[in-house]
Amino acid sequence: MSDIARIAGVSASTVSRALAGSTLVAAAKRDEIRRLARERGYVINTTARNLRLQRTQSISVAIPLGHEAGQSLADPFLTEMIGHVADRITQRGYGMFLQKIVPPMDDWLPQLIGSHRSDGIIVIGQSTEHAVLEAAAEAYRPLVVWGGRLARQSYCTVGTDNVAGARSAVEHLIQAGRRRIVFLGDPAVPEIGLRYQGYLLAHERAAQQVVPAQVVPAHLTADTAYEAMRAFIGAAGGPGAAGAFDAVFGATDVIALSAVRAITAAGLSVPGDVAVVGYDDIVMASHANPPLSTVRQDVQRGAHMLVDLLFRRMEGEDTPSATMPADLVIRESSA
Amino acid sequence: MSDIARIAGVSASTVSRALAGSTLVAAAKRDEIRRLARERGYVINTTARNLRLQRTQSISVAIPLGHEAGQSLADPFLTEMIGHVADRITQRGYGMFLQKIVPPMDDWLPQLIGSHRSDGIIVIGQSTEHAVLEAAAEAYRPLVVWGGRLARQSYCTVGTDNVAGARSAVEHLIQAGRRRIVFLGDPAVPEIGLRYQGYLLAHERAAQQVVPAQVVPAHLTADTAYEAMRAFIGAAGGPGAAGAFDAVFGATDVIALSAVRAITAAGLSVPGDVAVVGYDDIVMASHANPPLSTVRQDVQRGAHMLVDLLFRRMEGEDTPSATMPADLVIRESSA
DNA sequence: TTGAAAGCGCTACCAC
DNA sequence: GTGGTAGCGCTTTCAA
Repeated sequence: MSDIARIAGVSASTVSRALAGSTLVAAAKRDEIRRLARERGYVINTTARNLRLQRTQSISVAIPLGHEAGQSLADPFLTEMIGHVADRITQRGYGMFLQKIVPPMDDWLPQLIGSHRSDGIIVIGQSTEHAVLEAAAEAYRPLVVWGGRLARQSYCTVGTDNVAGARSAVEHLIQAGRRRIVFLGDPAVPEIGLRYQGYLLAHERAAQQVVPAQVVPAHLTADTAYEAMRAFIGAAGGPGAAGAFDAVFGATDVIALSAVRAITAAGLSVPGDVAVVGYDDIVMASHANPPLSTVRQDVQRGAHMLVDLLFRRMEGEDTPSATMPADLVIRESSA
Repeated sequence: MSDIARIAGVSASTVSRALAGSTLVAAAKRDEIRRLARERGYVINTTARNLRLQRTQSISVAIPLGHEAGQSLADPFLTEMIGHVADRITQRGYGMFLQKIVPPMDDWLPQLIGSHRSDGIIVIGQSTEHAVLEAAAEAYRPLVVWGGRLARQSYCTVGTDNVAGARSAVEHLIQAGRRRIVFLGDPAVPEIGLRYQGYLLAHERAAQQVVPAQVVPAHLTADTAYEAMRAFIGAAGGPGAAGAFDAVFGATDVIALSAVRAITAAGLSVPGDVAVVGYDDIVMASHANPPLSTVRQDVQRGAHMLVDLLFRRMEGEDTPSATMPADLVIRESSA
């Protein structure tokens, strides 16, 4: 900048003002300075500017993968979410700083906040980090989290109604005549835990008709879920066996689609022998074979809400959490 | 930091050294300062540090979407790529700054470089920006691009062998007895142009057997590709009509899957009436109905190469472009 | 082994 | 309208 100032024969202050489009500087001089800057390929140094202004024009997007060491950001649900969040942030004229968090790492959120890398933080998925979020939210306001809404939670979340969504999925299976419905997933993750509650509610309500609830723990990656399902089928025996089951509610679509693969690989048919329903409605769900019944989360709308709420918080507003409806989409895998 | 210094009764210099783990500071004092910093939740301000050190420990990932105003970062191929790139960058201890570029915007790359936001830049897809990349690459070394390898190109690319990949796909269709193979895509985008070359080569070689090459321009989004295919089917007429076709080579999987939808919506069958092959092998391709034949790009390997090459360039090395094989994967959509 | 001081590149205050 | 100057928070000489 001092170079430009020297060449233009003015002070750095004037260059700074001209480049910022200040009306304080004479119009002719302003245009001259701008022309010169463009010509010489001069660009304002963001780091210096950020330091001076104490803001960065960028948002951190953090993705904790604590529950699942092997899970990658390449997971279909996450990538859809990241894409839409990025779209919205860009649209607002901000940059996006993407951060994968791989616990055990107790300190990541205070670190991220304290580093002042960004003007606000979006966390996608609570993973195992509820306590960390809770601790940080008291002091740091511009924070919004995608995930389940837990009791007595002081941070702002955006998410679908996991309990109601899961419940409608399981009630649909029961109405379709299924009697032994397996829950495939890990209820320790908050969102999954809420979906498990919905699953249990549906079972309670239809206690006369169905066999008791049964959880098959499965992590969030395709491979581990496949393996969990495969092992369970081996233990349960085929149709007619004592442990036989006729439906699976997968805690996510990735899990459900893996279950479908494991079930068909075992020589059973979907939905003939086993009906399967997932959760998320990732793009792949409708393209799957058979098309997967699922509980739809409107990811794009969720992403927009995350960003919009964050901007309101950045302006000092204290926004409440938002819960979106979760709509059952019935396709062939449970028809 | 000056706070910590005051409390510890030392100078800021010493705190800085202690936090950096310098051996210059007495071990006992160092541990004391570190304890104090942790206790008070002190974190080094990244912006100030970056300004002082003239580096940012982060990589910009820019995604130009010039060819397609409506294309979103939520595109399946892009999100897979972003996810894997993010994984690798994180693994290297760097941050990732994600930037969606929506031309017309001639200045984005010089801007990004000049802003000094990051220590290196990965551009995913050349889009319409070949000239921009070419211009910047001469002066700015830490730049790597995912995309097609063009003649006399001075920037470093990573990508698959688009010509050979496309050619093998089309030859497969010809061997399967298809005679009127439509190319669905926009050859103006470099990678797609190379795939079109492969398509043409296959046609030349089998000139006796097939009808001349035919391009149906289609952009890269699912909706526009669907619409283009729908319109084309309307104009071409059904099987037996003069304009009838019996195969489609989609320039990407998203395009090919949209074509499948349009074809089946028109009452034709895949692969019975029309065989379809795509390019990319996105996760969805194998889950589609019918499973989509495609040319596989190893996205994870590509992402790792992008990042690894970039780091070598950041250290001053002048790396050559890398071309990976593109392997035909035959599934039911063309079987 | 420690501290004082300079300076990374910018913006905004204050004076003219 | 314009320029001088201070200072954002850090690291790293240089001197002690």
